[in-house]
Amino acid sequence: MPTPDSNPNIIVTVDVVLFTLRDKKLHLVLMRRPNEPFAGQWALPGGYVHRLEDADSLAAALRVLRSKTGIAPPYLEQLYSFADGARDPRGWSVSLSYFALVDEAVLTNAQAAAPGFDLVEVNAVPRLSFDHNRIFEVALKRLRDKSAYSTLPCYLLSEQFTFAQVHETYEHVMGVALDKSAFRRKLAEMDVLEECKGQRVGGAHRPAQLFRVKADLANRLRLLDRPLALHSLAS
Amino acid sequence: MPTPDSNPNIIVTVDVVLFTLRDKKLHLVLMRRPNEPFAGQWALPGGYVHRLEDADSLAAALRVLRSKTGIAPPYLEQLYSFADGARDPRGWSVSLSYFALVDEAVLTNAQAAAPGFDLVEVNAVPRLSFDHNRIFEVALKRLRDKSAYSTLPCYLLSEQFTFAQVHETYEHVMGVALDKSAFRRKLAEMDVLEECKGQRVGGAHRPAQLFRVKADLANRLRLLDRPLALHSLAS
DNA sequence: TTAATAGTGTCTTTCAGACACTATTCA
DNA sequence: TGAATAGTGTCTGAAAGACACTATTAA
Repeated sequence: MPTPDSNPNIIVTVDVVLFTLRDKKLHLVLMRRPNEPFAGQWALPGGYVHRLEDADSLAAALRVLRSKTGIAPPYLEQLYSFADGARDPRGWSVSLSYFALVDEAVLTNAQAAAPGFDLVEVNAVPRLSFDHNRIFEVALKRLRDKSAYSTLPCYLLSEQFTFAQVHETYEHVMGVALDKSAFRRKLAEMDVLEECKGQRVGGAHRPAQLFRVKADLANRLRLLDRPLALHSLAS
Repeated sequence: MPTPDSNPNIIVTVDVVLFTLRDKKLHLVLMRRPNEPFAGQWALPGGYVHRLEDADSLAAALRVLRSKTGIAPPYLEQLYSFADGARDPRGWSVSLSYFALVDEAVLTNAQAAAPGFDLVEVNAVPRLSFDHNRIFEVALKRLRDKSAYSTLPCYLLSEQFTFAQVHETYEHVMGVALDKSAFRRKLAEMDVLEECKGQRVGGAHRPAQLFRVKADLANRLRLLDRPLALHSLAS
């Protein structure tokens, strides 16, 4: 039941943790805040929900990402909502947080077209505005956990890729070494990839088969019954 | 960056899907809405976030549950946030949704002390206000999925219980038959239960050992590396 | 001694993990 | 033919699934 205290003036924002893989390291997009509070400090791309423009929070996240980075990520999932009276100095606030994945090439192009954001390695994240460090930590954990039982890391790959690249991507995202043979079996059984008949070299060795995500997959996310190996040590 | 459209007047509520197990069936708490919109219709227990009273959204969920049902559930987890311009006729709104579990005895006592809510079997949920049917569906899926790889269903048990009760609870929550022997092995390996030296009868048969959740577990939620069996058919 | 439920033992199948082996290219 | 990476075959051990078997009680 409404009370005088009820509700007006709660701040509602969306914030997005956008990951990519660059130089075999997981990175995320950060930018300097243009306005107070925390003007000039690092933050996740984010902004107010616009009641008139945004049909829902997913649309708000897409709009914010488009306006701040020019990117429309192939994967965007609601992460968690951080909502309390202390995270924003302006008052009680809600951050509807999302996490997203993109191919590095897309990100590099976007950055050339519209600078204004940076890529930071996940092990070198600076102090961020608000509670964005916490949001980032939750996103990283979710990405790693979910990668163990899904095809999530495929969203970090470009159109065509070799088996070795998929393998590497999983290893770098999860931070563990995965047996090549066992991983191949799993990947085959997931049945998300198809061969491209083109080959590829890489130097003085047997050329690798190129793959792509199956065209008939509306969505390349597949969940596994059992997680991938977690026993091996970090590579 | 703030715009004229920015933010004021977005409605922020918490809604809780509170589950329990009664008569071997999963139930949830519903109540009739006292006010417009949807006055008199079924809805999840929920209410506005109160900026001055609620430190954060978890506190808001606890307050709402306490005030509407008198219950302080042993398990309460953020489920998802439903946020769009269409779910509430009053305007753009956010539902910070939670799901919770309680022992049926607690619920029955609470209901005796403060009527005003009902228990409804999950297969007989009526049409609910707002998008509460969808919230309920997401909560049910989360409960079932998570039960397969955690000790979540233990929160539905009373202080002491037999192995058969734990087994039954898992089966009813997940909606599948679980092999007794395999389940016992898993449960032992999870290492969350300890024997109570009291026995218990049930009629003309060998009495069952009573168990309780280990006292030294701050929290009875344990996650498994691998999910429980999902092959058997519904019981 | 039988009915009923509690609880154990064990065989089979599946699959991850390890790792050796073959294949194909360029220099 | 050797170096390098691609890709396959197969053995082993751990754990799930199935299910039969023993245990203990009251009537």
